[in-house]
Amino acid sequence: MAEKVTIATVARHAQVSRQTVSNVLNAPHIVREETRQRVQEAIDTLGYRANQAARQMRTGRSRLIAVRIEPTRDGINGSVLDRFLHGLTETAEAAGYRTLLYTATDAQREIDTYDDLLGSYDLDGFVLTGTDHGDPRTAWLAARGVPFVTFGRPWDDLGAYCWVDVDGAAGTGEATRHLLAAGHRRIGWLGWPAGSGVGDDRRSGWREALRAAGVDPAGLARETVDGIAEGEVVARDLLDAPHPPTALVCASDSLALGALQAARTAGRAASVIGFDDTPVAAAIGLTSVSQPLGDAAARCVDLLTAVLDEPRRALAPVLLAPSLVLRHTA
Amino acid sequence: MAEKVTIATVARHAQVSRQTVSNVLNAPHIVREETRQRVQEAIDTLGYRANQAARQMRTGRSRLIAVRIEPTRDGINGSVLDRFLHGLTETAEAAGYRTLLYTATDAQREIDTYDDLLGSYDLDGFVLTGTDHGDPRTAWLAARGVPFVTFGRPWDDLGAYCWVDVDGAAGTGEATRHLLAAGHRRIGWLGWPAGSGVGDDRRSGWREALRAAGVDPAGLARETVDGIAEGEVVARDLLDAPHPPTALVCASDSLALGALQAARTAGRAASVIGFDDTPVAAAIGLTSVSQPLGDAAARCVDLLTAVLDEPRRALAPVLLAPSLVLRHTA
DNA sequence: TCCAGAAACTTGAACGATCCAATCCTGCCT
DNA sequence: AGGCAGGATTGGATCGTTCAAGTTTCTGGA
Repeated sequence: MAEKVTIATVARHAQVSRQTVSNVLNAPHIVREETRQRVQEAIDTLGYRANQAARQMRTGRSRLIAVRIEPTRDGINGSVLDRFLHGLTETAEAAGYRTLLYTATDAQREIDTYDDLLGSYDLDGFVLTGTDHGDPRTAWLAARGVPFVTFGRPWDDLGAYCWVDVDGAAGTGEATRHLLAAGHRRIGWLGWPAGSGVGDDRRSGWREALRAAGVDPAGLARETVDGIAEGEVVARDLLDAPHPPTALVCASDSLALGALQAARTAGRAASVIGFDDTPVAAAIGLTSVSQPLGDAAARCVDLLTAVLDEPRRALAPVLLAPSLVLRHTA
Repeated sequence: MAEKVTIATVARHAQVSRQTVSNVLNAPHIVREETRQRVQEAIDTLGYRANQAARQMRTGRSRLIAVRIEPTRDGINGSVLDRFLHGLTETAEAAGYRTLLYTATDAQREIDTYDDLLGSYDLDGFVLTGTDHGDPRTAWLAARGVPFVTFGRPWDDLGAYCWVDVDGAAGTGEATRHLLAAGHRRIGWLGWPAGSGVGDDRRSGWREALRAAGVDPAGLARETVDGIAEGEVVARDLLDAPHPPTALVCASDSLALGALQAARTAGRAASVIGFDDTPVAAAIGLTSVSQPLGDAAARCVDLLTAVLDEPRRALAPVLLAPSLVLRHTA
């Protein structure tokens, strides 16, 4: 069995001191090139890897970032997090960080988990997903000076902290304009109850696009909690109205599926556009607004590492544009 | 700002030595009850949390387990991993372990990652998903004596290591018997090319169920790589055969979706059953075989922690039964 | 009362890296 | 030749915990 390779082993092998090896790793510019190469060779030969625990104990930094993994609710939106997580892990690895998972059922438990992770694992930073109005988590983290980035805007004060988000309004706007260009005038909205940042944002894109085209959006919107069955109910209500819409823009693919179902059972042709470009949308040919999740994850890591390297600097938030994936429902 | 609370702070506060505090945490039975309570009080009062880095440096154990996160291929099967991951994180947390993510594009890179994770983070163990014949990863880990559990059988030698799996053959068998009970006789199989452990297992369940019912499975099976389009092509081929099947059991929901598509365009009614009970299946009403992923994850954690606590003991593998979720395609 | 033996608790050392301060070169100038 | 500045290198201390070994306290039987 190979005995443990420590910084001392490398130092002995390269005929230098431990400190020089450490400098090669952490401050290569202060070591003579010739020495640096000799040490690097020894590192490669011996397969040395810095022990993170020891490093962490001295420096207080763990090179670990944490993300919450949510239970798959109806399962459709789960894939969004899945793709985001993959991108995050990949980019973080490239930047020399590892990704730690945790779960939490509510904001308070999540805060308790922060406390635990910071206290016992010395986590470097957090990536939060799905922020909302008056989110207690960001307040807690900010008060303690813990580095974090959110995927989702701070809906109350855009300058409150560092964030990355996808421009939902731009996405629903593009979807609406696509339908207008196809000749539709009465374009309905299927969304979530007012009050959620994400939902209100997506809805505004639809409304403004209609207004810009001179169409009055009054009476064309319906709201419900997310879900296929829920979507079907309100879509049916909308399609049964006196002047029913000929097309629907939806806040999620789940709602869009419900809308398709409603149109089918009502025997009415209606164009439908969903949001998130989930696998379900791809499978059944649903036109949907696609979020650049890989990009978003990469930008989150970029921002977080920037904050970690230079805590003081204020960083500009990132707003990414989604794209419309055309399939055969619109 | 509160200064750091270490084991020494607690010791001073409770008027005992550091070691006694350590004992209260790691071996409470050797400490007098009265002392234990006094120390525990001090811990609670001060909000002390053991520093994992320091602990790890001394013990060589990190209380960290690693799982690979895969890119969502066609996106449909991604949700399977997603649900598994959630269950794993949750159960691991309860057992005092945290979950670390990593990515890898092929087996060799994955092994390099093991090396890195073990060397720099002192990982306690790994949970592998999706094993196959002659998997180099398990051989590498076993050779080094690294604790690991796989979600998926060792297809070459069932006693090779510790595993948890879902009985695919039982699932497809149940699906086939359900179709037989509904009056179908010619029940086809849509699966993956022979050679993959999972695929061959699922196929055998269909074949044996047919044989048991006195039906000759010859000519009723088609194989292709996973995907909706691929499934549609081979399903069409099967449905255009001289004596076409009236029902199809599929190795995945993707293939099942393809089969539904083929049946629709061919204008032929055919019952279809998929595998994995993905959100897509739920959305479109596809009857599918459901894997108990939460259970599987929990059993993985159970086995892994058992191995970690008592390295020598050989543990019995776990084979879980899937269930058939009936919807309207069969 | 005394002592053996167990139980309870304390002390010093070690894990592997980094930080700090002191020392050693090396080339250059007077 | 001597001295000096500057960077390269060195040894020792340190982070917070657990292990190993040592010391004190308690218990019970002769």
